[in-house]
Amino acid sequence: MNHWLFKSEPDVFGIDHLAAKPKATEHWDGVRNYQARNFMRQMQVGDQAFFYHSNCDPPGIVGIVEVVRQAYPDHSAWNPDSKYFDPASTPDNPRWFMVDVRLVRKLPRLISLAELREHPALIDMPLVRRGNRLSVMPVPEQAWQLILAMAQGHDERFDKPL
DNA sequence: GCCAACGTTGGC
DNA sequence: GCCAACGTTGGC
Repeated sequence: MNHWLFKSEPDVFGIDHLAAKPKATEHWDGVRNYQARNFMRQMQVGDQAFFYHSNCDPPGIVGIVEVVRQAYPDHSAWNPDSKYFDPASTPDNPRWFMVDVRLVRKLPRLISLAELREHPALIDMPLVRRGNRLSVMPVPEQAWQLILAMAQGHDERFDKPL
């Protein structure tokens, strides 16, 4: 099982939008970046991911989702009326893919990007790397565990014996 | 609103 | 295949 992170703008599709969907489940369409697409194709049903709010104040991790359907063609690419329309993607030869995600829970509090940056243990996390613009990315296992602990109010930096 | 970082496009 | 121009992302 790998862990991931999905970015979304809360004004466009935030965690409360997902929560309001039937079964708190929605397809993650609109990814138009090859690297992000490739990550989605690696996802397995049952993989968990952070839900991240971008382009807002403050940006940060707000919840946990679970992949409930493996990657399948993103049909929004075939819809001329969609802003995600891409004539280069066809049903016979789909270029873009999506997964279905279900909201598992919101975190007890938002873990801001600034807070993530403060942790030395997280400096190699793709999310906090300079210039990163991927909307879908992996989360290293140690980072996953640490962030969950942070969300519960425990800061592992202060839990270690002297 | 600014702008750095990055991906994509297209001329050559 | 190179690379300049352009568009987008997203933090600040």
